[in-house]
Amino acid sequence: MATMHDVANLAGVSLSTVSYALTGVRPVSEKTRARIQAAMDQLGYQRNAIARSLASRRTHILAMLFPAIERGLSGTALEFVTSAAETARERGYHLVLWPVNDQEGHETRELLQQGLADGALVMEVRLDDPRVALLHEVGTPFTLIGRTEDPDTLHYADIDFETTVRDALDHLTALGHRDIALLSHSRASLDAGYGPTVRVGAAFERYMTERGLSVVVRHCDESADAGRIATAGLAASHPRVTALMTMNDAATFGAMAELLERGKRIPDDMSVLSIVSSPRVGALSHPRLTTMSAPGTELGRLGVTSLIAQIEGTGATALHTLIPCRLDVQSTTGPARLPMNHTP
Amino acid sequence: MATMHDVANLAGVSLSTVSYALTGVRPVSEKTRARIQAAMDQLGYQRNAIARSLASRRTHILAMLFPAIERGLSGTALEFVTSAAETARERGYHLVLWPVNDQEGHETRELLQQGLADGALVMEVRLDDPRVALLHEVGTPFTLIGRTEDPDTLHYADIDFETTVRDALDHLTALGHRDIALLSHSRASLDAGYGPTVRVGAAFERYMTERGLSVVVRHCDESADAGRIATAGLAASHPRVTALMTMNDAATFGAMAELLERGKRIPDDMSVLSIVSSPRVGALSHPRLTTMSAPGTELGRLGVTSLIAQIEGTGATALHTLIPCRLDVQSTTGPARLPMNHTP
DNA sequence: TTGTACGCGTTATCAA
DNA sequence: TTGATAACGCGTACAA
Repeated sequence: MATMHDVANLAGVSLSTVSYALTGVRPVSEKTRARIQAAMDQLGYQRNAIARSLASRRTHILAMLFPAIERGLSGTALEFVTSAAETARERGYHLVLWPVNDQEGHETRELLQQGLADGALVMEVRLDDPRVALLHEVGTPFTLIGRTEDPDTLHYADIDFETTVRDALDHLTALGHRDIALLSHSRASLDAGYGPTVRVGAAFERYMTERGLSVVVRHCDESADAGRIATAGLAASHPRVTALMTMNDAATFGAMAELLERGKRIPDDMSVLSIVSSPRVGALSHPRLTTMSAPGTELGRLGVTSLIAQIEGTGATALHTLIPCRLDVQSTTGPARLPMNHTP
Repeated sequence: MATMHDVANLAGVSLSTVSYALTGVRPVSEKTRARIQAAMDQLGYQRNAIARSLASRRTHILAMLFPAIERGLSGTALEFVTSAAETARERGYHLVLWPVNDQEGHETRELLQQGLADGALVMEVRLDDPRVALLHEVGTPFTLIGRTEDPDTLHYADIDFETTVRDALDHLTALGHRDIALLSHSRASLDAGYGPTVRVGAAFERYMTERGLSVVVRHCDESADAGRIATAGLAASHPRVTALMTMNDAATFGAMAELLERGKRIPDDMSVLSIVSSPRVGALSHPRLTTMSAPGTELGRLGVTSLIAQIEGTGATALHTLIPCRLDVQSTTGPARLPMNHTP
């Protein structure tokens, strides 16, 4: 590949003039600029990204920290990654994937300290996420996709779980449901302080309690079988439940299968509302699932934009954005009828 | 951050000795090595990735080229990306996402010529993919995930569609099916020479013809609605069909919904076999879908491994690997019964 | 076994 | 408006 040196020679100017013509940091006369441009075209010149990074101390690389394996990245995560990568591209940045899962953060710290990335996008955030302290210590700008327990001093974009749960339950109660159960993520994720599990659980409890309704929660793993088992247990212990709020696609489908096999009609005997999901997933079920769709694309775009703003020192205001899931009413929610297990 | 210079000073040795201690390219006495190690520990030293790249002319960055938007990356793609990123990490490489979709390849070429990536992983490969020529021209090592029409001189890992289709149809014919229809990707993807669409179509036609069975193919977009419409059309035009081979998750679920609404029982009236899918997706349906799962994880691992081998000049043999999808028999395939629309 | 010095391709400072 | 030239931090011939 041609270097700036080659361009300078061919154009008959100094190396620094070529650089300035490119960066625009200092004025260059129209004539020499034209000569330089001609030389660059002739040589098919492209600036070397690595050399630029070394000299400018800015790599234009953003790292995405995602502890992948845990629950097997969901479809929403894919939307998010795609959106983040595209936004980065548009702004002249690159997104690298760091599927690191170290508890002590040794590997993460090493990666950060290599200086490859200008900033980090932190995924799968827990309430007491140790990566926050790590990133502060290393001095890497970062934006959380999710948030810790007390994130006021941090930059974050997250799902507004409180509003999402309220909207979900408003939808169900407006249909007359009063016995509503939450089918949540695994208990392990709750114990780990995984944001969505904790916040949805808390919001659910608050909402139901405020209205004098009983709080029924079942935790289950990300699998159809786990969903079936949890639903079977629910049918036994809480036969009056008429609506299920779920937040776990695989389990949701398992739950519906179990209901159907028990002769329950959806939504006549049981309404099912899947939050933190997507219409695309909802369209897979029959009858079509009423969902509340996670704003993956928006979060990706916002997170990257905020991170770049931090890195470049522009956009002074911190990112503190919460976006609720959007309700897409389809065919699995309907008026409350008879309680579960009730046979007239 | 501390530099090698700092380490050398603290350890009382020359800069190059530190470098050699780190790379191991030339022997360093045990004593000095220990002093250097102590200095590094004390300073929390990490080598600067960018400076290393500039000096060694190797970035340890792999670029993943994915024209994302087209059909909206599938669940399999996510598996693939995760696996590729993890494999790269294990080998000390980084995976950057380049969601570039330019027909003329201008942006792709510019990116490549910046010298950021040591090599490229090419996704969504078409039979006459122009990126192959581009990559050759630029001189960037690459591995295809997929393959062109005549890929013998290239490195690739792809799904073995021929075997997959044969296994799928063997499964169906063994159950007695003779009237089998293929529900494929969109016609646009076929016209664009998208590998999976073309190869599955060709294999299907060959297999069926060889056995004297009629070839029925329907193309439809990646949506449940498209699947329903295609299935409705099929019911009208080919009522004798008793088995559906699909390769498009959303459409598959749409097709099943349409069948159920028409009062068809699955698999009693119609078997459904979804190829290039996954058991995870299959578990979402009720009854559970018989699938043939795409080897996303394996392809990701193989692709990255091959690419690194090319870059590092090791592993002389070219990667020419085809992996068939694995059959997971569940509840949507069963013995052939009466033809569709037949009412005794 | 160790040290010196040059090169990697830019950016940015200092002069002119 | 332009030109030298010193960083940037490390890898590696060449010398000792």
